[in-house]
Amino acid sequence: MNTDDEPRVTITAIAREAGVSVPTVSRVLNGRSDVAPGTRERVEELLRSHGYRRRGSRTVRRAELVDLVFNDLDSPWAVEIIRGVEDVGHAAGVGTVVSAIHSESTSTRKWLQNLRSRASDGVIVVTSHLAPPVHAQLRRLNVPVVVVDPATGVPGTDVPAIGATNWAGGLAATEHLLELGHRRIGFVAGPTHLLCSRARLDGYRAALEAAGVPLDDRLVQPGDFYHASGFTAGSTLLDLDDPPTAIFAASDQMAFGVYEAVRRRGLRVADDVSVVGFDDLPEARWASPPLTTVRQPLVEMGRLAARTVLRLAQGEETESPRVELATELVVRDSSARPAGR
Amino acid sequence: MNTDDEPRVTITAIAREAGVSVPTVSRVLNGRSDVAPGTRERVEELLRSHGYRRRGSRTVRRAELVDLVFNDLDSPWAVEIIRGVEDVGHAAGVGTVVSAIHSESTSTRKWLQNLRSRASDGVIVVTSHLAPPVHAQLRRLNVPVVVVDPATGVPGTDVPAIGATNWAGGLAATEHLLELGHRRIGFVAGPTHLLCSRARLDGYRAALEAAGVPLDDRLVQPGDFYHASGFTAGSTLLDLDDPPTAIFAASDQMAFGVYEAVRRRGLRVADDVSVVGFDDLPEARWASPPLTTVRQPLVEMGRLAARTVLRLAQGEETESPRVELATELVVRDSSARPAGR
DNA sequence: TTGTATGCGTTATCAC
DNA sequence: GTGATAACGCATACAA
Repeated sequence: MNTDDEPRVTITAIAREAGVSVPTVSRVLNGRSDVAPGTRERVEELLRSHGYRRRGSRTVRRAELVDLVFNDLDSPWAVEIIRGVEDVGHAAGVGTVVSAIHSESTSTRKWLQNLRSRASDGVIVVTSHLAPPVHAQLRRLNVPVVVVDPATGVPGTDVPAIGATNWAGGLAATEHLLELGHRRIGFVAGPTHLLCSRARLDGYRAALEAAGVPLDDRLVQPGDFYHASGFTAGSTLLDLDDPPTAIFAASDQMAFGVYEAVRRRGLRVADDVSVVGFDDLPEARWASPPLTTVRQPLVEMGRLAARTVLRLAQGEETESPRVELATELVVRDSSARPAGR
Repeated sequence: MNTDDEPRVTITAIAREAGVSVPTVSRVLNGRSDVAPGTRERVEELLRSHGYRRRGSRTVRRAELVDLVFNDLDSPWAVEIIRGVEDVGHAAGVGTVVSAIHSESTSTRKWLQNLRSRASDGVIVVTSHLAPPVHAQLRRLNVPVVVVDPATGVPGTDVPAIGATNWAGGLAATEHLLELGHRRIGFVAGPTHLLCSRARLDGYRAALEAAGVPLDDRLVQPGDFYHASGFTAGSTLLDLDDPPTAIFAASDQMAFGVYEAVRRRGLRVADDVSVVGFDDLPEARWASPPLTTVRQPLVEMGRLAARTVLRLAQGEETESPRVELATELVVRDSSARPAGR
């Protein structure tokens, strides 16, 4: 008489167990209004514990909203990603909700609450490291998550991640400077806890080693991707007894900070010190001089992330594709042969 | 027996006339699910034609989403506004939906459709000139609209608008250059169809007139706010027989284009040609040299716009405040006394 | 009371 | 038929 191990978990069964009607369970599944918070929770819990899966390719409610979450909206970086996501979302008739959680738990809680009340169809997290409980929450709500530019190795489980070939980019930039004839090449690093920072640094090191150039720890200065740190690090490098003839900054913004450090010393970018950045933000092309940099396909990364969440929202089970889109060295006017050669 | 002119329009009456139950009308009013599209339209039409007003200060559904609409997301400009709106929205537990409609009617239609299906609580339009029928639609849907940086004089009716004191900013920048001793001052204009462009140009002219400096049409060059046009206009100005000793660009991005034009001629910004911009984007502080510019409180404009829509969404009838927030001249290193004085 | 909002079941319907 | 969704009304809760 025990029928606990029936193979099919149907909403009829859930409804009976929860003591509600079938349509009510259906409403919970589709995140619609007209369900009491308590009932909704009870049903969600049962759905989860019974491991309910949708039958066939039934009409999954058309996606209406995807969330795009940044830590901060303080960089031109962010707009590029937004453009990519908005572009795909717009075409699919889906709204893009942009948020900044500032790495605060209260802020995150507020966002999560809002996300829930408006029934978001998917979340794209940029660089941020959402706390595991937040991931768990989203899982419970059946909201798919995609990470752009993963901050850490494994966000927890099988979350799809979209990044760029940071190591290859660091390598290419450094090789470019080596080919120009530079031997003392400074490096301005990004935050060390970020995966992309470490990959860029390793690419820099790998290029130097391959060229047989000895590593000098003083040539590697810390930074945080923002302008000010580039200025500070650049100043430190230029004030060394044996200053570098070229500086590779792990972000365009830091490269512009280096520009300012160079200028303040009465030196000229390219003529006296070569500078290479990373990102290829729009202003790189319009800086004076135009910045040689490693192009990161930010818009394309946003597009791919959007396509991926929307696909997941449709119920298509993507097998967590950890994609890395190619970076590309863009040579402009800020890099030249070292002076006096 | 004729009771047509009963003073109170109640949803019971609407329900009877539409041939549906009272709860159904209530659902339409609150933008909830479980109403057939046809029914919803019929009821909306009746509500509108009978001029239905909510009784008392009944629980207006808490706002969940506001829309922020740009023409294009291709400028650092946009992030600043987004930051302001997101900040206020986030604090109020409201999501910010960012869209770019690219001035296309099909794109706008798609956005409007999505906006409707997810029941947006308010719209903030940036610079864009939404077509009158779109405004009419939003009115029908009872969605409040606020305009930031109004593109044109009157968006149609009594829509609240939040701008900046563009004329005063243009005046201040020009006066600053005059005080430094410049007499030939070039101007790189923005798109002439935009209100803010014309105000900045008029401010420039007013300052010159007040100082008794004759206007020279050749010193005013057209632009479109983007880098490239600044470069072109700057080049034209510097190639004049009697080139200006200072150039005031109506946007920071164009000012950077001017930087490049100056550099390409082997000249130096500030030492040879003073340059002043408009906006005070984050990169203005970090340009080489740091740019003297007119600060526009973009984040604050976004914040105010968000507060205003949310207030309107709550039913508080703001009497269309056409606010202009103050601009402020920020003197940095790109402006100096003319050479040889 | 009267007006309005919410939660949930009933009935019809649709896809397989 | 069976699983699931869509549209609407009933009963109720609650505010003025």
